[in-house]
Amino acid sequence: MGDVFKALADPTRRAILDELQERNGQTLFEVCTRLISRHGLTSSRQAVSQHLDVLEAAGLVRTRREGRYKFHDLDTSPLRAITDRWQLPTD
Amino acid sequence: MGDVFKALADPTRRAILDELQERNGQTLFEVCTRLISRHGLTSSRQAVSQHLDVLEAAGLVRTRREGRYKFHDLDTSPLRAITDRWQLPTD
DNA sequence: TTGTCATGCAAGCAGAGACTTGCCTATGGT
DNA sequence: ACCATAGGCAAGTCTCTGCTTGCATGACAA
Repeated sequence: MGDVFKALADPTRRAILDELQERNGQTLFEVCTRLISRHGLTSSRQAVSQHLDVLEAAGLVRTRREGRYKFHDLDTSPLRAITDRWQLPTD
Repeated sequence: MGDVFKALADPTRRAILDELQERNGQTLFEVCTRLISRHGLTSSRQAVSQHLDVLEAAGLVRTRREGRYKFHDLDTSPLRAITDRWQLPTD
């Protein structure tokens, strides 16, 4: 549960979540190229790979393997714990 | 905006938010003693003071001064940005 | 005014984390 | 079989950050 907060603490990881929300099921290379072209970030493949590992450990990203490709899917359900913890006014 | 995520990344700061939610408007010393007695945390006064500074910079805590006392109030409104960013299903 | 209580400031230290570098595995095409 | 592609692993570097330490400020009581 603390993993979710740590995962969200890094701006590059938040950009990855943004990117996966725009287009779900991307591979590592797709995330890399779109981070550069659409978000102006210059992150190496290894850096993005490590970020994706952190996001997966936090439950924010699910992965599925097909041949030599690994697709990444967004899962926002862990974010629910944040709002539930400090009871946002549910207007 | 990124400050909110960084502020939430630390478990002691999250415990402080829990504590302020239980009892709003505490002083620095009150937060210290209740962190120890009710959350099992051993944090020095200076450490808690720095945590409160981070939380205030993130907009999660508002302060008001009266004489030599400084009271701390919880403000959960910045959390709204987190849920809005990745569109939680608003069931 | 003197002493105490509540808080603030700033330098230093140690651990965590983000990133790089280099090499390795495995899949698919030709 | 060969090579290029997609991804994984691990050690090393460097910065950030949480914490401590020591001293300073400001308010109230006697």
